[in-house]
Amino acid sequence: METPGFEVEEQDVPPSMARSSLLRELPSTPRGLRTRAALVAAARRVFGQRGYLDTRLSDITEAAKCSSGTFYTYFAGKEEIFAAVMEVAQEDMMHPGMPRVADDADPAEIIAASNRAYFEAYRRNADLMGLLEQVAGIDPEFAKLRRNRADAFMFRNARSIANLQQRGLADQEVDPVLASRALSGMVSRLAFTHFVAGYGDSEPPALDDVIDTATRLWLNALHIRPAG
Amino acid sequence: METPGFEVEEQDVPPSMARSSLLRELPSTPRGLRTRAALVAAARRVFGQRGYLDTRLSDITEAAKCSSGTFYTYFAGKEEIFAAVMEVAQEDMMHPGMPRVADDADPAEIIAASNRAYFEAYRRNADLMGLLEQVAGIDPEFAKLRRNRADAFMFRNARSIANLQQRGLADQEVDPVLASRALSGMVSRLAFTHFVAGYGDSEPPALDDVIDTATRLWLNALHIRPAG
Amino acid sequence: METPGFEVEEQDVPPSMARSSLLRELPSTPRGLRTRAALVAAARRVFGQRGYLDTRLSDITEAAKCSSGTFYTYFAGKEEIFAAVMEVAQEDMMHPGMPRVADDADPAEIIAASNRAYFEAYRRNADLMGLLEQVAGIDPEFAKLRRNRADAFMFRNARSIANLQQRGLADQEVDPVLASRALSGMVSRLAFTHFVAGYGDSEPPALDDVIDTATRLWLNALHIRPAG
Amino acid sequence: METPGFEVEEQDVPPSMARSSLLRELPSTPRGLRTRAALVAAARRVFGQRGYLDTRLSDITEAAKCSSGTFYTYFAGKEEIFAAVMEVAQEDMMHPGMPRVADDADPAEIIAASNRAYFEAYRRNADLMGLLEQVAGIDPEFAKLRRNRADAFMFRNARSIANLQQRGLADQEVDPVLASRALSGMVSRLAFTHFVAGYGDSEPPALDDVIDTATRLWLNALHIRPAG
DNA sequence: TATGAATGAGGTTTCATTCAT
DNA sequence: CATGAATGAAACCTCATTCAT
Repeated sequence: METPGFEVEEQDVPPSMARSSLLRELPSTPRGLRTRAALVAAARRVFGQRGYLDTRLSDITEAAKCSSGTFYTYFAGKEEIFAAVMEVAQEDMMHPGMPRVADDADPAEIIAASNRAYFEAYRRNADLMGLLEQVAGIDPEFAKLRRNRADAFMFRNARSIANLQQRGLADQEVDPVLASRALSGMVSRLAFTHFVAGYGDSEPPALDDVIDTATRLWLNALHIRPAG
Repeated sequence: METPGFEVEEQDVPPSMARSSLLRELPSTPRGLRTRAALVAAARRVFGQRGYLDTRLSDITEAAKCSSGTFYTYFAGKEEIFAAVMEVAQEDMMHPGMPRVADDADPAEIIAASNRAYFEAYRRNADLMGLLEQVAGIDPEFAKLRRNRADAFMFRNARSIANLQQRGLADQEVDPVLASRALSGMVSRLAFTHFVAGYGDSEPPALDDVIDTATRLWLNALHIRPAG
Repeated sequence: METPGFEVEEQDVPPSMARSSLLRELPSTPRGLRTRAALVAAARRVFGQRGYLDTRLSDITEAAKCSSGTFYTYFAGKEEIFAAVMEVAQEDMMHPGMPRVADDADPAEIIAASNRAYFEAYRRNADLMGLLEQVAGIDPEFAKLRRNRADAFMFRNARSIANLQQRGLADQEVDPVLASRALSGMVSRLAFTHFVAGYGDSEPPALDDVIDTATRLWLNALHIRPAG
Repeated sequence: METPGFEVEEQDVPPSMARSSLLRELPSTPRGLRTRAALVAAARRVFGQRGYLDTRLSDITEAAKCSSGTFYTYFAGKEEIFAAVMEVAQEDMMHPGMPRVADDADPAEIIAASNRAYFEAYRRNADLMGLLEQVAGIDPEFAKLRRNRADAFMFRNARSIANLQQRGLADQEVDPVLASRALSGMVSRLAFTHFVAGYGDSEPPALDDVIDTATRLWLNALHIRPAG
């Protein structure tokens, strides 16, 4: 007997989502390549220290030890170098290099591993995630980038949920995309709070507890039963 | 037999969380009161249209039909009037006027009503919530405001969860605060996506579906069983 | 045998030199009198604390506990209230209440007493003298006031010198006005340094030493021989 | 037989006293040097015409035919360019290029020459001395500059006086520093009156008479006898 | 007389961007 | 490809002064 369940359409996600109008060809000469790299590295540092708004282009060129004119050889402005900075986090956040779990492994294990991988990737790129959060509130271009990124995570999970539903391993009453939106957002928000926003005056919980709780709630929410 | 469960400490939340250093005494004369109110109303309008950063004080004073000098009679700057603008949303978001549900009502009903009330309040103040999200990324003062607001919602839910745990009506394995952080964040993120960020090119789901999914997942996640 | 010597013309000095265009009639009612007095007192305090330029009229009205509007009932602006403040020092500086020395007393004694009286008066009004120095550099009106004040002192001394010359008790080779300009300026500058400008990192001399040195040099300079 | 007399400690006077925190490195490129020089020249002109307070930076940049932004490439503000303007007068006032008088010349001649040189230097820089007087009343930084300048003159004279005392050529009863303070202040005040403040409605004396009187009184005051 | 809210002109300062070298 | 001096628009904020109450 067939389990109808929901279907999740594949989303066309460009290979690199940051590669928007804001990203141009790399320079051709080695010298140019070096200078550009120095600028991007400097920018990442400075953005991290001063935040997006408070960073002046002169801060970046100073940190990169080059002149202000040189900056414009490679970037049209702050937006563009910020996009370049974000790009380095892109690959990592999109393909967090999950420890290969057997495809037929216990679904609960897969979800646990996936969540853990997400948190690890978030941790590695916490500074940039914080910046993205900041800039997304300011510049629609980067709001789109954030959404694309979130959707990539969300749709992957949605497909996974739909798959479990079809195999009768998850609550079939919920729309997999909606459910994934909710649960992926839950995880993403937890990571943001943990690594970026902080807990204010409250006692910060242990990261493992956060991850375990997230995973447990995720499994419960979808009626996914750990194997055994 | 006693059900130990977790305990959630009461949090001291100031009566109005926006009343920070950024809020001063109201003017004493009726005329002053009127002028100040006109400025706040104008500011809300302008902030909504142009966003926080792109709003110049002159935009506000023009909209309020007063001189630039008058502005400074009531506010020290953009931050301060923004705090005043946010304050009007404060009360509503904190006490969303839930339809009184009997205390001994079905827990599932309570949670459903609470989530619905949250979404409704969010909708009513969507413009300000969007602004707050923007400004919290820029100004730590407002990051704190956002956190306080989120925590108020989160701790209320944590108490509710702990209560259910103690009554044996909810999964006793999860820390109620952590669980509440996760689930409250989930709901808050859904509302933000729905009312502020939007769904990009994806088809926006119906609000009711979002709320129902959120509630269903919430209940599942905590093993709360609808009565009957 | 007649001693020709120099003659010093009497100068027309208005009774109160501060009573320029900047001074108006006093208010007629007791209440007005009180308010005005409070403003002047407050102004003296505030000018002393913040200096002329950094004093805002609102500082004065606040200190006087009256409204900004009231200020303009009594004064046309900062200049005018400053003139009113200076006036209180005027009388004292012009007629320093010298300990009556017999007219036929030892000229050296007279000069010593006069110098001492000058320093004493300067000390009593040091704050205002400092302010006058400041404002005279800014506002020609008060430069004139300062010059009038200095001239009054200078001409009195010039007459005294001329008198001694005529009596053969002082060097007849110098023009009494020029000599008085030089010596009066010397004394005035010493007082300014001692009471207002200070000595920087140098060790401040004892006031008595300053006065004694001034007097000794004055006497020597004019070949005035102490009696006996 | 030894004549003890007073001793005057050498003062450590920095080579250029205006080179305070307000003076930065000169620009390195010729173009920068030219622009900076144009600004300083323009500033001297404008300060002289309008006074310190009434000079707007835009007055200076207009006079220098450069943009407002350029100004800030070289100076942090009005204070800083004023310090640069004052510096040009510094050298001249400190080392007024006295006509070399033989060291063993008649002390009276030396003093006469020294005073004359002082007046000449004052005349050459009268505009800046007037400005300094004005600004010293406003800005403690420049009050210090004025004091340093005065002290340099004063201490040089004090050493000279002490030297004469030791050689038995001057009144040994007075403290040389105090005496120098008095007499140097006398001369400085006379120069200020003559070249900057003016004599009001009084008839201005001839400069030579002022200088001669000053010198005569100086010599008398210290019992220095002209040779011959 | 007293009040204090409203006014608005105007100088300062920043910093992204250009372009001659 | 690199430099860095020059540009100038744009927004903030102060505070003396007025005037309706």
